[in-house]
Amino acid sequence: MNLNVVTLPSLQPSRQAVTPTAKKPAMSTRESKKKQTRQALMNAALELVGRGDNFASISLREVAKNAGVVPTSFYRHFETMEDLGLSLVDELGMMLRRLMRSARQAGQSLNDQIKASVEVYVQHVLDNRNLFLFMVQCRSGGTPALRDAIRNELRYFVNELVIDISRADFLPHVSHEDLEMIVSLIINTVAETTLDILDLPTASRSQRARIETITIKQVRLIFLGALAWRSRKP
Amino acid sequence: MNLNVVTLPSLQPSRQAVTPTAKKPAMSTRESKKKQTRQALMNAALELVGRGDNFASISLREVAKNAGVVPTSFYRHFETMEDLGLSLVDELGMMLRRLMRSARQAGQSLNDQIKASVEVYVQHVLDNRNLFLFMVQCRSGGTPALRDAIRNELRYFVNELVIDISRADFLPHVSHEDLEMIVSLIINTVAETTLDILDLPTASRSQRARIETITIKQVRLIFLGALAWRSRKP
DNA sequence: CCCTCTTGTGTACAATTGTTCACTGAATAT
DNA sequence: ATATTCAGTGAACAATTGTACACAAGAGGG
Repeated sequence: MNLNVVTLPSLQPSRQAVTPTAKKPAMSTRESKKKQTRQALMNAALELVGRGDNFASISLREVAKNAGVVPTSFYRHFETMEDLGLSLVDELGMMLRRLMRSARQAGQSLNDQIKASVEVYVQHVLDNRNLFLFMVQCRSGGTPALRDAIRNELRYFVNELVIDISRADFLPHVSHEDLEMIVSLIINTVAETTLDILDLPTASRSQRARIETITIKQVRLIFLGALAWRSRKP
Repeated sequence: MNLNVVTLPSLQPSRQAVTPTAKKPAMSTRESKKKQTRQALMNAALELVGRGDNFASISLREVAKNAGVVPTSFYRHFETMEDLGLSLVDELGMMLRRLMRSARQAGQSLNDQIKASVEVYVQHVLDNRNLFLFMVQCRSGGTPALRDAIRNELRYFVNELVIDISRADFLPHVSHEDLEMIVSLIINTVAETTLDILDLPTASRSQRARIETITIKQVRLIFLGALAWRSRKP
């Protein structure tokens, strides 16, 4: 009754131990199988979130069923649902790092870079719908541990961007402290659009463009303010 | 077994119909009693939210028990938990209007007004902890109807502020459309702090001041950007 | 080859869930 | 004074929940 797509155990369930010593190096290896069902559980949870359920109200049993696994098996991988959530935050973190890498490659001028980065962000949100849904849900509605974990991931994002802007020397006149304040503002602004993007009627081009346009304007306006910041009152 | 504070039914439970025709104008009046338990249910839900539970995972029975009422009685007031949530959004809306009124009375210069408004907001969040917790939870983790209702309340906020700024002629050079973009940015920035305020270790003066300072800086920076906006490219 | 270790299964149980139904008693209307 | 309305009660229900336990079977090490 394995419903997960990645299932490998015995494609031919009848033959039990054909090729006994044949191939064991590449596949199976107990721990890789474990990783698979573990991932299946995480994916199942994400899918339920994508289906409209709040992560906080998802039951262990539902997750197990959706992963094609018996409820008690859940405990072999996670102590509790919150534990699974923390693993999802790890996955989220990796995704955010990929996003950061994509965003860095874009544009030369500041304006181009802003435009490209916002578009990359929106695209990433659409490509990882469930994970971002999980993020916005748990950021404000998760257990303290979950909220904290997500806050840390976003903090990493801020730190990286601070470094980038410092290196690029875009705002040489602002103190490090104020730069952090400004970057937080930018990140919050972009993050805030996440909800709007997720509520979009599945890929309405014009609506998506509208959100992008507004967000790009907002970030540009922030940079405008940053350029004027303290230039007259150092 | 009435646990709610506002209970009035028969303070002396023994006498049943003393003063039969005595006083009936001022108190009791069936429908006012109904409003009371209705409010008790809403307060119970808020208290559970304040206790750390996510609104999405709060059970009808728990709410009823916490309101000192039998579960079936819940249905006399709300069809479902989402229905109760929508009523909570109404309460939230009224509170936000009060907040708006408080914020309007503050300061003359733009800088003073920003400072005062942010401080008023933070104070309101601390004074209505549970209601704001409910708001941030449901804004991103509620059912579609709930999310929409809350989005509307925030939209009202944006519209009002747009009118205020238009009247005050602070930014005469920006189009109405761009003004909306800017005001959304401001509101989002302030709303974003809500989470940080709520996570504060219950009234840590210094931490609170830190958040206020940063937020004030951010809003001022936005206004700086707004003043420069399009002044060179109309 | 056998022994052990570990992932997944199946059964079981007490607790809690949303919802139904018939009821009670007091506030209201007549 | 009598009849009606209706907020709140209490028992009952089927379903779902988290968790415990003994067991099965295959992989991995000796």
